[in-house]
Amino acid sequence: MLKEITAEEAPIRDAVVNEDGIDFTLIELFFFAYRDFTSDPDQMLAEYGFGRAHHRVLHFVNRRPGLTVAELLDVLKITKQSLARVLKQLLDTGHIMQLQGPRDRRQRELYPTARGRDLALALSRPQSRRIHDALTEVDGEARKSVEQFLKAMVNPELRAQIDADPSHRGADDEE
Amino acid sequence: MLKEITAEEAPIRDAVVNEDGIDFTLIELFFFAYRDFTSDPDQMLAEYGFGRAHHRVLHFVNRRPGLTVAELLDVLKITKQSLARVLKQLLDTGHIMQLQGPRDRRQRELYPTARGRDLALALSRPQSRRIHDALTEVDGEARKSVEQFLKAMVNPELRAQIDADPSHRGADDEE
DNA sequence: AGAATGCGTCAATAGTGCTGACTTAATTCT
DNA sequence: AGAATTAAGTCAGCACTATTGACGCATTCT
Repeated sequence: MLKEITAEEAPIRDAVVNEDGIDFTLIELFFFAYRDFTSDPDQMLAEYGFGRAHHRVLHFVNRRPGLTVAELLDVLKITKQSLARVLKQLLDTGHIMQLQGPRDRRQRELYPTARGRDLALALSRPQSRRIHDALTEVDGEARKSVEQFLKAMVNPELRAQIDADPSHRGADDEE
Repeated sequence: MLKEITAEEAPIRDAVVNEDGIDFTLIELFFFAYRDFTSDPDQMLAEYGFGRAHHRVLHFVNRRPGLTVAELLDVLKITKQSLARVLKQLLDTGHIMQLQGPRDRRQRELYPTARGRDLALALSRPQSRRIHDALTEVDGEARKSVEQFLKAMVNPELRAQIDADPSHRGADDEE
């Protein structure tokens, strides 16, 4: 007979599998993939005394030069206080600079400096290489599928924000 | 006229684009996708006073019941001290239990309880649904491509570990 | 017996995120 | 013009995850 212990304290000895109706394989792979994806820039950032948050700010300031603090907060979905420390450090180290908004002088438009641009590119280079290498291991129209998939993983109300992005197409025929 | 300021303090007004040889589009999508991917379980976890680390521990204990503390540390790539608090809470709340290792009594084999199994499934459900929905939005053999891609994104030395987990496990000992 | 291993724990620190509240300056609304 | 609102900066305090280094205990290996 099977054990009759009904208490919740009994150990379960069988592994959960995808048959439970949940795609554990992809869930797990997504975790591993993202962890390793961020590991390269994380190591570089440590040399500057920076963290992953600095990378994200640097990334979006380079992607959308001139965005305001409020816009940046909206993209990152963090609070002003979380951004404050990180942004201040990037300003102090000359990676980012602020210009007063032309129409609304309360606003601060954020721009990368040459140093900030260089760092952003350096941080993204290993990530891009990892992606590129991974795609070449996959057959067929992998890049298109992966891009569609990742976009579909994002909350619908945020996709407009992504599409509004200045850069589109390319990277396929570029190298 | 364009500015002639050569110093690194000058603002760069043009956005980085994929033509710089870097696949910013996928880098960015990966960030957004992973953030939203983790947001559903994060909200649930907050109700228990848990964080994302609890989810990861719970996940792997459910995926590989009976794994030892050392094995768990190896999979998660964190330190013993980082695991300690999280694991203790999961033990205290009856989501996980420990059994003394049968061959080596120093070891602690980790097993989910029914409660722990339930929580793991509940946390993964929205993630799995998100993945499933995203895949149906993509045409063709998307799942295969995505799985291959994600696996290829993982550091090579860790891929063996991943492949070892599906269901061909646990048939070597035990009653 | 002595060395090494598996685990738990203590102390201190860093990075990222949160809430709430308050100030300043500039813009908008009435 | 005066009031209300908005953009940004800042202060204080807290939570979670992660780090390094060190020590103790039990068990296993040599």
